[in-house]
Amino acid sequence: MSLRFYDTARAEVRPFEPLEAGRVSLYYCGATVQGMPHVGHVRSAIVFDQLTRWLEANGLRVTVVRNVTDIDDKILEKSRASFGEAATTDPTVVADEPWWALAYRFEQEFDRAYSALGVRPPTYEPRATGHIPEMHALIERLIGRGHAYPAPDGSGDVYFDVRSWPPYGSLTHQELDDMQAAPDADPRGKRDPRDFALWKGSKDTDPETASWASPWGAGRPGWHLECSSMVTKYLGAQFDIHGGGLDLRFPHHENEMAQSQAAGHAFARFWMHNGMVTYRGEKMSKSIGNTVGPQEMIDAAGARVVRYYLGQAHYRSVLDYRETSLQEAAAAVSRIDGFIAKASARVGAPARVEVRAGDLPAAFVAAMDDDLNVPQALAVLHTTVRSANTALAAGEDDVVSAALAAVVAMTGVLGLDDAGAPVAAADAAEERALDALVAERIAERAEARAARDWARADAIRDALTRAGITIEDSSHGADWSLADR
RNA sequence: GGUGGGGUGGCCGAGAGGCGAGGCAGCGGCCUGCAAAGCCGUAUACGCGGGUUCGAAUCCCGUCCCCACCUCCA
Repeated sequence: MSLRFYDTARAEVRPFEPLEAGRVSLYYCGATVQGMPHVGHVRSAIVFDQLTRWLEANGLRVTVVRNVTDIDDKILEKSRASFGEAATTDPTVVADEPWWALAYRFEQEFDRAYSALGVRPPTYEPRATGHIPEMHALIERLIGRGHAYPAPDGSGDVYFDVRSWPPYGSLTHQELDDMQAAPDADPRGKRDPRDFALWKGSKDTDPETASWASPWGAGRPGWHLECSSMVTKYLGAQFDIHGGGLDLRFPHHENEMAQSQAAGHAFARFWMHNGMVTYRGEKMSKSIGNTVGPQEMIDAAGARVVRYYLGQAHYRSVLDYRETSLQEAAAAVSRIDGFIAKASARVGAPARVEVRAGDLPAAFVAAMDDDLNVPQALAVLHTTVRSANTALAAGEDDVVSAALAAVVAMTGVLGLDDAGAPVAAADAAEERALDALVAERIAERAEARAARDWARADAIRDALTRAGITIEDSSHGADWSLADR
């Protein structure tokens, strides 16, 4: 095994060796469930799903932990706004919704999007609110070591003391003094404006359900602390990979690393960050309002195409969405699927087995090993399809069988297998009924063609086309398939 | 101002000193009754200006532009 990954902390691609032979611990940041998911969120999950699949293909047992941040300022704000306000036309707003109901509702929306696009569930998905005692323990530890302090202004806040931790900034290679002076929104009682909240004292406006007792007074957790606490709880003081979106590098991951290491934990050995999804060159984000939702894309192109599209670029590069993006992805997918369908019809569908790197084309393996070079791996996939199509035409069934197995295995690594079937999945009974009806028409058309009655043959084909059925003639007769959506 | 990453043919997108990845679109051909699908062929591509080298998209110097982060963000 010669896996190599880019490590943000070291700013280089370097060999990956798991801490414990045969096992990998991976933590990546999930969503703050304060609104509907957009495709940027989903891309991140797809990237780490591909990483997980590739590690597994290498025979490693991967423990994946992805957090749900179910308490934060915006969740509370949105909940508060849902009470007593005039009815809104925003369909994603529910009237009089407590913060915990709102968070859970959006959590389910994220899950729906993930599973529709073939992101396998993590090993565990902890919620921030379920780990308050662990957070308290971590805060106490940090205070004890002189890296955190309760605000002297009686607010109940507890801050991390960045000046007390010299390596602060090392993840993103920044010097504290070179950073742009951040005009902090609420600098109450901070020693340094960059000190960040570990614990936020309750305010009058906070609902009682969002308040937990603590040694420093009632309050709720700061944003970064949950991840430190949950990583350590489930994966240990040191673990293999910490992932997330590029925009989380700072301040989120920097702060997470600082507070964990200041507490004496070695923490992540690799930091991996996925690139942003942009829309016409601009970062997709709620605040700009240029977001596209996963469901919107799925409705337009189908889950399989969306999975291909979001997963086709190198994970660290920017993925720019344009009007034609999905059409291009659809064309590529139908090329792959067209081969899978024809080859399966010829040599039989391959059994769905666990994918192992050893069974894949060497060039594909080399590409994936090299910092998950998916575009290069896709080139291998397409090349395999092309030569297999030639073999298909030449009737070289053994070549076709081997290529089909390889293609299906490669699509499995990329996660296409769990995002919609390559052939329109119909209920078996419906499929049989339809096949019987279409076969009859195909037979009639064959008769017409034999009699060189092209008008009648074409009329039959046109009628089927209108019904959404595509006819393809080949040396062994006509095949039919349901046309793409 | 600091940090990280970019500028590749009509579009998307790899590569990182020497056979022009791959996909989409286009063009020509093969196959086909016609289609569809498929196959084959097809490109003065590497932001700009210098330099190193037998040879540079890849290395060096200079220069222009873009994006992300430094505030909540996958």
